[in-house]
Amino acid sequence: MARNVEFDEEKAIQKAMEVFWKKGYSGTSMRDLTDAMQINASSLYNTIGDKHQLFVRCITNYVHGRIQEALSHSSKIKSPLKAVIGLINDSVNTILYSDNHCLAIKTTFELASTDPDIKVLLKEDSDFTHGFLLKLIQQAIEQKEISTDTDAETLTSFILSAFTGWHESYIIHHDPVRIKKMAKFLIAQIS
Amino acid sequence: MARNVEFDEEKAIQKAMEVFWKKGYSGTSMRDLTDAMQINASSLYNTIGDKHQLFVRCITNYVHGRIQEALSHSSKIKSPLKAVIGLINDSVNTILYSDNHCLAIKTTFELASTDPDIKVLLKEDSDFTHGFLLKLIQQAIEQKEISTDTDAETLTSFILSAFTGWHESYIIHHDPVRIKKMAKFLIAQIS
DNA sequence: ATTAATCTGAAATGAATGTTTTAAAAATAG
DNA sequence: CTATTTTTAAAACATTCATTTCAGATTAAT
Repeated sequence: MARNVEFDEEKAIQKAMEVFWKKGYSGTSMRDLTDAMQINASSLYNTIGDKHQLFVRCITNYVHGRIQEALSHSSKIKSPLKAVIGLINDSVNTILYSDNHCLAIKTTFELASTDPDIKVLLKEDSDFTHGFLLKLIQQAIEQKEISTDTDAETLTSFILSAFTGWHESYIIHHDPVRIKKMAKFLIAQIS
Repeated sequence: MARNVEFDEEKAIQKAMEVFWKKGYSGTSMRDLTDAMQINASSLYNTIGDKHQLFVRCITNYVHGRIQEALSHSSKIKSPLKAVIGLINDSVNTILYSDNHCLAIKTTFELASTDPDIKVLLKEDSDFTHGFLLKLIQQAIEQKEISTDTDAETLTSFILSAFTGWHESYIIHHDPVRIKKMAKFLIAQIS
């Protein structure tokens, strides 16, 4: 009966995500967003909702994107240990060569303690990644590529939380060698 | 010639720090600050300066406080390895039992990439802690309490960056056991 | 082509933002 | 006490904030 939405919602969300990524949630204004998304405020409020709803959409997109990416990688796995090492190296590359640092981590420290909606999404992301890596490690242990006194769960948590620390380190020190050495050490620990 | 400042500047900075700690830099308004500090905006601007200058003062206080605390702990060191383990356990306790999560980490992810002044302070903090732990680890290696193929520098960076990851993990999962297991694993790696 | 729906753009909204001005209060030095 | 200087509190400041309103443009169905 009436006209359709003019703008591409997914593209607009993507643009909004980039802004939030750079400036954080509180640091981003609605003008920043509408400028980047190239839509009017009224259109934004009519379709997506307010600032918080938009942010939820952005984080949801981000999380789902990461899950998709992980699953697509997982098809070409030969050795579980190699897959784990590949995952560690991927993390190093992301830290060293991508423009902005992991949105999930950034958002965890900005909002997860005070924003329940966001926390649920971030936990979802964390749980998925955890489960994904856990399977690989369990397989690696079964195939005796990894020999450890420690349970697979703890090893998984340990590896994933190391990534976060590397992010912080690189933000402060900009020292690629430091990150690479830590990765090498971590890989040596589990191999 | 004239009257003196009425309020206790150090106490006011402390109060401001608590607010920034809870709400982040962008999430904190000047009214939040003057309310907590119990001083008028004009007094604040006359003595300390604007919001950013106040934040710099808060972070400076925080960093210096941590340095003082570390130095005071260091007097009662018997075995270097035990000191390292003590430091790891201290970090676990901070994560599990303190109200808000490390201000330095929070601020790193919010501002360090875009705010040069803050970055300098956070690097100062990071470098000090790094140097402090490094000495202990070097001593532990000399005294053959730690045997490792890895250089002391990398081991130091690795331990410190693990702490950051544990913070994130606890914010998302609230699982003390998980943190304790990771700490146990880390200690086992170096002992 | 007409109707009805809804999207769009621009302007308006009021509240909140960081900061400054004002005038009065207070305290020190002479 | 008086003069001088600084602090203070309250109000005012312009700007920006997130959000809403409204009229007109646009489109789909009848």
